[in-house]
Amino acid sequence: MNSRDEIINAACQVFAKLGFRGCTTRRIADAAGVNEVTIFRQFGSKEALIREAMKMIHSVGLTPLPDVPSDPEHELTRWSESFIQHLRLRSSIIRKTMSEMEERPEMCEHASYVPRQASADLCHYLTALKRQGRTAERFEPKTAAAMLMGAIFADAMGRQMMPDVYPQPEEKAAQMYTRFLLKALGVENGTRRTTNKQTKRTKQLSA
Amino acid sequence: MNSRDEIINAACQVFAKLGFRGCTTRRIADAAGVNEVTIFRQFGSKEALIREAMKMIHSVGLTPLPDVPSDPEHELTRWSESFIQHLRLRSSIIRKTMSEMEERPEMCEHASYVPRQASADLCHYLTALKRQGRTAERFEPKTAAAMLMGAIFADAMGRQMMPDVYPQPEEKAAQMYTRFLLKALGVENGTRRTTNKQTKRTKQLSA
DNA sequence: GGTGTAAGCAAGTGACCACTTGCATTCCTG
DNA sequence: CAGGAATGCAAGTGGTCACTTGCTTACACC
Repeated sequence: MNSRDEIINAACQVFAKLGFRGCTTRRIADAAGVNEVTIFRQFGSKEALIREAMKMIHSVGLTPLPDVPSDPEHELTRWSESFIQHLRLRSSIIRKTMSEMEERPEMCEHASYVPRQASADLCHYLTALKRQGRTAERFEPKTAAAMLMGAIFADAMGRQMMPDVYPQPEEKAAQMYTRFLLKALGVENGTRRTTNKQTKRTKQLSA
Repeated sequence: MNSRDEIINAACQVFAKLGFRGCTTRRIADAAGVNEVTIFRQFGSKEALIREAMKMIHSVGLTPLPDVPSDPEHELTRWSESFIQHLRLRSSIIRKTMSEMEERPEMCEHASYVPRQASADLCHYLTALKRQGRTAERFEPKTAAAMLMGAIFADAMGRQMMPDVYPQPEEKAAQMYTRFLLKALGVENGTRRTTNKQTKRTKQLSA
């Protein structure tokens, strides 16, 4: 690992703890085990370093959702779990980035890429589910997606601060939110059954 | 309005824009139209001033939820709307406060009071709804509350950054989230049904 | 063995930070 | 009108900030 990567790595850690204003070049240099001048020789300025560090840390792929839903509960639960884990691992950085939204909007550009993509994927999946006729209730995919993602986001951001507000245990939370969503859509448990009856049945249940 | 209040007011504004580290005593003094020394004479230190400002801005009452649910859709929608409005009006400050969680946990103490209370109120209401036998689905109140509050929180914090992810129009969002919740609980639209059983039970509850 | 490149070290620059001091001004009250 | 409290103003203090400069060291490659 060369000094450049060490510095970027350290910058991410210090930024996550202290935010832009708190992450001084001295602190980054100390964390990286590097002389402060090296930072300026490598990146030119603190701004440029942080920009690079943010680009790095937010460039991740999500667990994909199948194009054609087959087992919604299983597929959505897995997706929710990977999404909540992504957010939890980065919760400090995300909080810092969001708080600097007004001052440094270009940083948010990077940070918002993953949730934007996640929302689009989820909407697409829910729309497909609807088209398959496997949802008993009428619903707007965007609202449904905002509910699930909102619950996951709030959990990832806030559980540390107020653990008593969120469902226990932490590890089951994503699954519980997912089940709740499916209940609202009127989707049955289990894998896909391709009968007409099913639609009828779930409608009766909710009536 | 005396200078003390002017300073606290200005501190809130500057903090909302720049966070703790960015809200310098010089900037606060300028915003308040006051000499910088006055701040130190009145509050002793920047820390003390910000503490006081945060105490002030987070001390608010929520729209109450009735002890005995009568018209869930109406009551919950009104509550959600007041909650989302509360968060939206303070979104900048909340983002800054959350980002300073690790460094200044005592600040979060104040900030978490309202959402804690909101969660408790909502859980209480949903439990009452369940006891009235007006929910067709089985559900855990805490999970349901976390879903609704999470959606509202994420909307209030994130819509500015990624408006395309949240349902439109903005003013109807709280209502849409609420309806979605009620669908998941299997609660009927409209006002309370007055079969014998239910009337008795609720009367007992409220007594 | 000479050369170029990346890194360290020490020192310094001007700007800003929280906070202090001393003194002048204003205004209210007894 | 006298006295005290609240405020303004100018200046200063020690600290930290991002960033620069000049010089030295270490290692890699021809």
